[in-house]
Amino acid sequence: MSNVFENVFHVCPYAEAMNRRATIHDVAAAAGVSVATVSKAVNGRYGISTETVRRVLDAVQLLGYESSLVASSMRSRRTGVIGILVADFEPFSAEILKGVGAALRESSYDLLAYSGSGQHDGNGWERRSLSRLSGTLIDGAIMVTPTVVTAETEIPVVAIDPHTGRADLPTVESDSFGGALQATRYLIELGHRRIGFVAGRPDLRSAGLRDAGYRRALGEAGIPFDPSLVRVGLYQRETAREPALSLLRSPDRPTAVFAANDLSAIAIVQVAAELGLEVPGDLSVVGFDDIPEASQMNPALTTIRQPMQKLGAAAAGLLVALMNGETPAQTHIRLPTRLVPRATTAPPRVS
Amino acid sequence: MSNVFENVFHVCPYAEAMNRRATIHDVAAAAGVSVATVSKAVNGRYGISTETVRRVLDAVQLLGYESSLVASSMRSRRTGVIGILVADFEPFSAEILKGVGAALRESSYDLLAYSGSGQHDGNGWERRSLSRLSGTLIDGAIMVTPTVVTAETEIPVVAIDPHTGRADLPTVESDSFGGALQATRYLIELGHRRIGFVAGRPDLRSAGLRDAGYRRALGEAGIPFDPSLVRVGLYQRETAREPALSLLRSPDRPTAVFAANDLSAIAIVQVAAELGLEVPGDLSVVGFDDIPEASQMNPALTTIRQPMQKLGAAAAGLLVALMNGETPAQTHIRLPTRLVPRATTAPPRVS
DNA sequence: ATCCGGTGTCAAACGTTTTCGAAAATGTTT
DNA sequence: AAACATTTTCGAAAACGTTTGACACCGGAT
Repeated sequence: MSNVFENVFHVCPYAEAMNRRATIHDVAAAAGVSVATVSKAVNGRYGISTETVRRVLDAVQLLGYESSLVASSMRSRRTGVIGILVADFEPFSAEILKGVGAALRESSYDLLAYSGSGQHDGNGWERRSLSRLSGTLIDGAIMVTPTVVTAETEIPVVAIDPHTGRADLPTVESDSFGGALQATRYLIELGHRRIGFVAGRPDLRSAGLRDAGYRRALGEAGIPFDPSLVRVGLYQRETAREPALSLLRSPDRPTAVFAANDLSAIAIVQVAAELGLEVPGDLSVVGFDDIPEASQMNPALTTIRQPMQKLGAAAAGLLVALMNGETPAQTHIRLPTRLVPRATTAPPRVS
Repeated sequence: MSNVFENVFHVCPYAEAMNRRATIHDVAAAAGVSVATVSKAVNGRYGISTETVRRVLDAVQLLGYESSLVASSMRSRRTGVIGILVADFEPFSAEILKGVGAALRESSYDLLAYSGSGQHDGNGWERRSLSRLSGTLIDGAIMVTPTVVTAETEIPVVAIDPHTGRADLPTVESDSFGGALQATRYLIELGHRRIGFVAGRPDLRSAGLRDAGYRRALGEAGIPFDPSLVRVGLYQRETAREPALSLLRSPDRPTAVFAANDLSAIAIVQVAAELGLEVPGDLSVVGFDDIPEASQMNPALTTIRQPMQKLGAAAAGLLVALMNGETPAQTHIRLPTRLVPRATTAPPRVS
């Protein structure tokens, strides 16, 4: 009895005085009940009288109490937070983030994006991070890491555009094959016949698909595949320079080049300029990805746009379905790409 | 003795068989030591023989153990993670994220972006989120929420471009006054004399500063301030339409308009088109922010660019300094803006 | 007397880290 | 060689803040 009042008038102001976050114990003391009761009152569990609930909620209000996400996550394995693991906050992941965020806007899930501090020490940080967050803290994960390694977690995981890794993981990706097809067809429609290709990293799945799309388009048009028009650019701007140079200096150089990604395409445009070739007059270039730089550069790059926000939204939808225990018919979603014609493409110069 | 081997060969495969995350207890059992020893070995604490460390690390490797971020954060109040709270993953925050991420790349901090699921129920979700994460889980926070409310947390917090709220919080913002000055000066240099202004939300600090910048530029040029050229657009595209209409229909309409943000500017350009006015021929327009849409629209919008990535980087730097216990000389950082001339501005038509 | 909803408390988790002390190993002095 | 001091190595147990199932209490109805 006297204990209760002692708590109300004594302990509570004391706890408030010290600028420590109010814990559930402070609230309990202030309301003159046990911590268990506070927990139940706050979470609306059954078995607490409305009168007590009111007292507890008053104390919560007074002390500005918020349950610690960490502590509660620790005990009850549910947090209502879905995590998205990104290698880096570069443009690509930022776009996906927007898509995921928009898709989750209406849901009751909070979104937490996690990015390791850049120490991409070989492999495994994605596994490490996922492991450290899963089981606690997040109820589901979206991985935007190029290489999705094995992940024996108990939470649902969906991968976005994984370049390599577990094929059995639910996945959302853009249609690399179709995009390459579009790009190459477009060049053919413009009238090009000698079309070069700067390939990506051969170990990544997307690279193979883009290669295949390129060949398919040639086949459709009855243009024989000529290995001398293909170079490996490895997806990086620097690594693509040398192959681009070699390609454009070759005796019978192509009138157009399809690059497996925008970075390679940019390298080509630069190399062309250095060689005194005019783009698109002497050489047409098509990229893949539509990174922001593509539309900013001069001339603006014709490219294949990946629907990154839609990728994010689709992944979010898929993940939420999985988290609700549903088993979606489609666990591998492929989204169509779109050709964005800009200023680096034109019909070949009549010769 | 036999106990050790029993553990190694017995307990460990068992723990591995069940697809539960390996806990520190599993590792302890597998290595035949106590959990305390495992913790110390993993964290490189002093007082464990190298031989034991090796045994523990082997077990860790074998079981694929990763300490739970949540659990460790629970006990030792340090996590090595800094949190950035965003209202939404829209373009603005995404840019800032990139800046913060890049700045933190080299540091040892991991980055965690948290976004409540869109229930911006009046006020307070930023306080709630911050409170739920702080003290546990994150060691420092960057807030990208427009309204930064009081935050009695024990972790360092810095705000980015807060439109309103605590002035004593360490803050990084772009130079609204200077930007408005640049914009208006530019119009004056082009030869405009009747320059309209579509103001922002009067309750936000940035709006007041942009207004002040506009007036200062006029004053410098000896152009009298004319209240009939000012409308309040409230920063939103929809809310700016009506004021824009009223401004452009006024008897002696301005030859140029400076809008307090890009959304307002876009509204003006649209309204002008509807009224049959040619931009920039009949009307020059300058915006503020340089949102992505600004460069994509036709005609591309002349605007004041906020260095959003730099804002993020500066905030990260400031926060890290605070977290290291330093007391930086500058806790209020203002970054310069830059005029980006594009296609919506031209000298006034000679009349 | 027993049973019974309706309320509230106890205490055990959750997976770590850390303090403290015990035990063992080593060194030092008679 | 015994006794003692010192260091090294390790484990027991108490936190951290919350949730939850089992249980105790109590007034009233059987």
